[in-house]
Amino acid sequence: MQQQYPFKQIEQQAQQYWESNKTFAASETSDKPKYYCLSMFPYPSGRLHMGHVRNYTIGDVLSRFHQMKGYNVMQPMGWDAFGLPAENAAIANKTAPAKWTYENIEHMKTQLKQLGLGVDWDREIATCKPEYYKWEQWLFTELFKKGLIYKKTATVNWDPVDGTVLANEQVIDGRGWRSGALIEKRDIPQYFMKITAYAEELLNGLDKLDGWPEQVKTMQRNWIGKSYGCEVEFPIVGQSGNLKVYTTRPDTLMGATYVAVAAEHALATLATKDNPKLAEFIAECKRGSVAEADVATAEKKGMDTGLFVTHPLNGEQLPVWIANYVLASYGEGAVMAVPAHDERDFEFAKKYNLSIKQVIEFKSFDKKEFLAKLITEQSGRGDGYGYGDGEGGGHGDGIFPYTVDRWQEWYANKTVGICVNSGKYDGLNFEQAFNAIAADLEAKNLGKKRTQFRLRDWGVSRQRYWGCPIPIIHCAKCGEVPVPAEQLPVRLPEDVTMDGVVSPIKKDPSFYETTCPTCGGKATRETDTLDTFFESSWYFARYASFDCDTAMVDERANYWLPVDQYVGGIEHAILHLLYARFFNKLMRDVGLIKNDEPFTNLLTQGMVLKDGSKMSKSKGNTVDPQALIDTYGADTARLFMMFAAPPDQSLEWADSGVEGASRFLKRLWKACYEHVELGAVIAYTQGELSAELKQLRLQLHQTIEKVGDDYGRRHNFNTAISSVMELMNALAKIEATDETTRSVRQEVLQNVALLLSPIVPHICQALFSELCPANHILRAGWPEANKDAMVQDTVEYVVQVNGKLRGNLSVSREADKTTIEKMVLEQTYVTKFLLEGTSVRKIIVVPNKLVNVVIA
RNA sequence: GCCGGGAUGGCGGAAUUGGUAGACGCACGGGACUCAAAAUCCCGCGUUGGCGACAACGUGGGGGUUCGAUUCCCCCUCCCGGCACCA
Repeated sequence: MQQQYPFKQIEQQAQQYWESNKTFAASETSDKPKYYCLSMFPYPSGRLHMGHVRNYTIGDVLSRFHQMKGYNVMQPMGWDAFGLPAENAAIANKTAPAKWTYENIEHMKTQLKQLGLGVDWDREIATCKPEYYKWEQWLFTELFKKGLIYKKTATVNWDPVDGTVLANEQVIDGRGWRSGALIEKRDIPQYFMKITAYAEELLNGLDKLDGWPEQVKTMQRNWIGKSYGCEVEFPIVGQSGNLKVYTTRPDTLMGATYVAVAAEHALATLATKDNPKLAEFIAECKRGSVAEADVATAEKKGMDTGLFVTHPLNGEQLPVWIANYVLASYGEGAVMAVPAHDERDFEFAKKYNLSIKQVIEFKSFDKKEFLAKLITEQSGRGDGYGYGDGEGGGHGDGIFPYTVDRWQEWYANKTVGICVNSGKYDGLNFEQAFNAIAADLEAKNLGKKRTQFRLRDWGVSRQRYWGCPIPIIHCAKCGEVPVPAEQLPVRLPEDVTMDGVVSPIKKDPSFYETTCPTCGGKATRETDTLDTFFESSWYFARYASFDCDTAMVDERANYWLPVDQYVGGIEHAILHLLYARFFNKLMRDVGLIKNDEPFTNLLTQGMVLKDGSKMSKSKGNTVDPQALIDTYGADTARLFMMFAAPPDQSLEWADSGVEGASRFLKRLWKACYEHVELGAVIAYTQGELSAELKQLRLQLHQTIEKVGDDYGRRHNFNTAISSVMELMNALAKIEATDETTRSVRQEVLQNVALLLSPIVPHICQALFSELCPANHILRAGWPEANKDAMVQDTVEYVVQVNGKLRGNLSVSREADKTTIEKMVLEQTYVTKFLLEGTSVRKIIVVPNKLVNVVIA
């Protein structure tokens, strides 16, 4: 055994061993339970960044841990290879996006292999390859035929100087990033996927995802945004037809003082007819980016159309305004404005001097009524109709947040909104007013209750080159014809020159000129490509059937799916994870797979930050992990990454600290070296031990238990590592080299090698082969804690006086509460607080932990 | 703006179900070894007062519940992620 820790050599050796033995090749024929561990595949941006190192190490730790626990593990890897950055790089470097992408994949693959991941590389996929995208083109045509994909116009960012569509990312402060021109909104025809048809199932499915973080499920619930409300129609004065709005607060209808429509609304278009000023205002609204964040933070602006509508219940005439804060894409693109009870309406009304009418008053609870309500309604989730929160008339939360025994606390802080100035509805609470007003609207045929989703259909058309071609042929005679399966894939030409403005396939007749599959006449291909989320929405299934050339997936998908553990960045909490869930259901419904949900357990890794913001290529603040691997080795890089923070927290990158990880591995190596040099010894099994060695064994087996729990349940790798460090620190204090001590040391060291091997697999494999030459770490399995070694005779109690720590007390394991209380009252650090005029009020004993003496 | 999350020593973090705040590591200070340096090893390390025993204060800010709050509740500040064409 070498005296120094030769990380380069042992890492190379281990990686070669795994490759030539196909250690991580996944098989469907095992009789062990399967464990499919998937990390979000990387975009091949050029070089590995710290976020990748973190992501793939987490996945690898979980994979290797489960392999040791006796699972049949599959951990695949691939490339999310289509996307905008390739086009930008191609323009900048005067190359083709395909060439750039393939070169990046090669380089990053080398880097990933250097990390020592237990990946089955035979299953590698790249989404830009025709063998991959052929199948999503096939699925597209199937869904198109089923009506789940359809065409409609949608708004995009239009750069009038370059004459091109821009991504939101390419719009900076309302201007095109290249041209600097003011961006306009433009409506163009695009393909949409009917994700709203699955809204209810996508929402309900969340309740069954016990292995997902609550945080992510909440975000998805809010994104899907099921709301209970009313549609309300306002007859337009002097014209036929009604203005329809959607509201979740029909109880405030009597407080509506104006209505507001989005600039894109039909009524807005109508009003501009003889009003050039209004037309100009609408044109102004149509400038700027389409991103919702920009719309929502823009200064509120509006203009009176001069039109009026009639209030459906009180007959008042309300002015119709065009307002830039009304979203065209939600509800009806029009709102009834209740300035007294909506902050946005309030701000707008103040600015334009519109009237404000209060119709809700907050009153304290009637306790009796509340308790009666509690009894009838205490079970079940909120239905959206509930109590106001007492602060400005938010939507009722309706969810009783506590168990019944804590009701007083909740009750003390709550008020309930009651209708006032509302005629016949005065005195009604939210739910009563909601029902009464909805009933009256329905009787007048001017509205009804309606549930509404915030979720919109998914626009998948992109006017860009480097993506999967949309498999549609436009025929003057036959209309939109999906490309027949036998003509797939529609190949994207890879040898192209980018001009930075127009997609190469949009000006390439050899691509778009074709014949209609139906009538045989002249026709043109669709030249838009698919959103890259399309590829990443089903890749998890393709890994199972990576080499299948007869179908999108085969039976192997039903063996591996669902993914047991998915690991990836929190930034994907909504879009990618929702689309992947949607695709899983689509694939289920065309009969390809059986499972309802794609990912059983989800670990959302926090961002790797540098200087306070996300490390990303676009921000140019990445730290290259290659230098880290070259200087210290992959094990040090992995150890440091796992040690620096728990995986779900964001990690602020700091160069210092790597040194500490490296030092620890060197110490570990040295400890094993010094032990092995003294000759072979069998790990301790039985015999009398000194108190010191007994204590060490106790700590060893507690550590085995803790590390297993940290890996398997808590996913807190940082505390797993620190507990092993503590164990190694304890071991270092014992210097004796007698046979018994050496046998315990052997037991500690070989277990440490096993415990750390998911995190630092190379060094552990090397150390284990020195410590146990007859065995191999890959056959050893996960160690089990020895219960006998963990029996303790005494328990250390913490003693507090009035909640403040005053001393420690060692108590026999059998001592009962009375004995402990008596002992505590004999301690000087307790008695000294028993002054004249004070007495012991009570003593709280928390078993095996703490005693608190309350003196007053 | 809306949705979700976060804030603990000089720094990264620990405290798992309301029960010892600061584990483990980094940085720093002191010492040993060395001709010297590096490496390594040992000791110290929240703040204030005290020679010390010890005491008071202390988990972004303000209030509350509790014998006891980093943890639960209410309000506020700042930071991070997402907001549908970045992936």
